[in-house]
Amino acid sequence: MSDPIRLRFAPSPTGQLHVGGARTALFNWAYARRHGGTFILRIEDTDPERSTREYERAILEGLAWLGIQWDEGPDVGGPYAPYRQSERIDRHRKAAASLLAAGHAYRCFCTPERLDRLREEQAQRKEKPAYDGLCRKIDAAESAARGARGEPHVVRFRVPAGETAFVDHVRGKVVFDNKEVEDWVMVRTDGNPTYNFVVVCDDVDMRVTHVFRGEEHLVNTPKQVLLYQAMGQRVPEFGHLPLMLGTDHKKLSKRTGDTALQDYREKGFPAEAVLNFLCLQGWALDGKTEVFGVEELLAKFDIRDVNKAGAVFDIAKFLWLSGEYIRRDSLDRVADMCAPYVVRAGLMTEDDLSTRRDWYRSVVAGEKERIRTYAELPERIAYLFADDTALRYDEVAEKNARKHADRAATLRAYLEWLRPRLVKDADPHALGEAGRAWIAERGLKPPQLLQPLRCALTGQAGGPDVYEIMGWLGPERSLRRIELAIERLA
RNA sequence: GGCCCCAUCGUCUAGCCAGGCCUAGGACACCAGGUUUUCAUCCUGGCGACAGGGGUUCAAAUCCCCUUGGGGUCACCA
Repeated sequence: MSDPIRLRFAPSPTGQLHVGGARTALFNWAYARRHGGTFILRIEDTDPERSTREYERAILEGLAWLGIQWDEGPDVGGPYAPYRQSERIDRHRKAAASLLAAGHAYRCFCTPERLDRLREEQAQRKEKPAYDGLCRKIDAAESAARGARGEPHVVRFRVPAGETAFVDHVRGKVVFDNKEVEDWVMVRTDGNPTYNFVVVCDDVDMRVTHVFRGEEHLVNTPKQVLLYQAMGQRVPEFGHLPLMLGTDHKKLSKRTGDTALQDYREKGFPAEAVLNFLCLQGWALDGKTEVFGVEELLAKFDIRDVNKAGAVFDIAKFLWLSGEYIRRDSLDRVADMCAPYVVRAGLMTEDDLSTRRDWYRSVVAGEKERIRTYAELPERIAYLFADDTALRYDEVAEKNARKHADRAATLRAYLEWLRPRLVKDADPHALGEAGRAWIAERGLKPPQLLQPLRCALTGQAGGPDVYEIMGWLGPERSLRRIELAIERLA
């Protein structure tokens, strides 16, 4: 009962790391850390057709990006290496042979054609499609002889009569009638073992004590429990995590949004925000605190507090949380994280970023509370880099400007006043003070100047302080944009 | 369809296991107001849920049953 606690995350490198998988990894890791256990990363690459090293690398990178560290894995090794299933095939073959010898498994010589026919008949009779156990009856000697002769066959697990029960830490006690579990294939015709078989072999060999995975695996569990029992091994503790759902309330799929962790990384969500949000899908720190980090998670996480019901992935809340992290983060960090997006958008080069570092920092400071992801910055500041003559006026911005009948006259008067005062490195604060006085002297309401002015300078309806914007643009371009606006808004 | 799982505001959830402290708390979204030159931030307020029906009990969101609804899964894929 006092075996050291060991958990694993076992992704299949057949695609990008799914956000649901990332959450599964996160909860496994958190439980291991919380309880002083070991967290293992194992790659389930038993499907050679679809598995690639590229995906494996992407998965490792994604987990590392989130801040999840594994104690044992394909890259770091460990006492139960190798950590790639394809490299453990000898061990799987041995386990299959001993199960066969012990009578817990049997060779099935049924052809695919017979199986297809069987399924068709069962479908017609509205029965559940399942293997009928024909080859169970073949006696051991004959089976061995036919096997030795090289007759094609699979190896099936001999499911005993009775029922299989296990305790699930999320759901409580779960019971399956063994009649519902068919004699499933352990080893394929080509000699390769199947998932349900290797997963148990490896979990046994790696001394895994807790298996937390997505709810879609719940129906596999009786097969696996039965296998543990046949192997004479201790059954681990299970916990089936609620599914992450799309807005259609079905298993999260590309149909209703991005499913890959990488998508969110590329979209400029801070890693800490992603981790935080993933925690919120099916778990809560205390029911009140929404924004929390890894330390709070590791201090409080318990599998028993995980929700049973599926969680609909709410991108609006995710964006809010992401913005929350950006607002709380330091200016330098946000500036650095946004930089690649600014470069990619063609706004600035790497060189620009270093030679005009102060200017760039100032611009980021102006937008920091408005962006929700790093990727949102370029579109917000693109006006600063636009050709003065080709500045696009946003519909709302132009409408706001045109609301004021005397807009052109006001801009013209302001322009004349501004011309001698807007010099290089003019202080935006002083300029703002003077601007307010100018507005007051003429008996104007602030928006009468500021809305046309903002439209002239940015073409946008909202944004940072206009005097600060003139500082970023510089005297020449600011004045030019106002001149152009006098014509365009006339 | 069989089997399995699930069910608190539109969404994420607290409360449920150890029934009374719940005229059900928080957050996102939405709406209204305040702050601001605008947008955003920030602040205040509003809207909004125990799926339905039976039990058990002095007392049920909390325990039991049924119904309904939703989901998962039924491969020589993982």
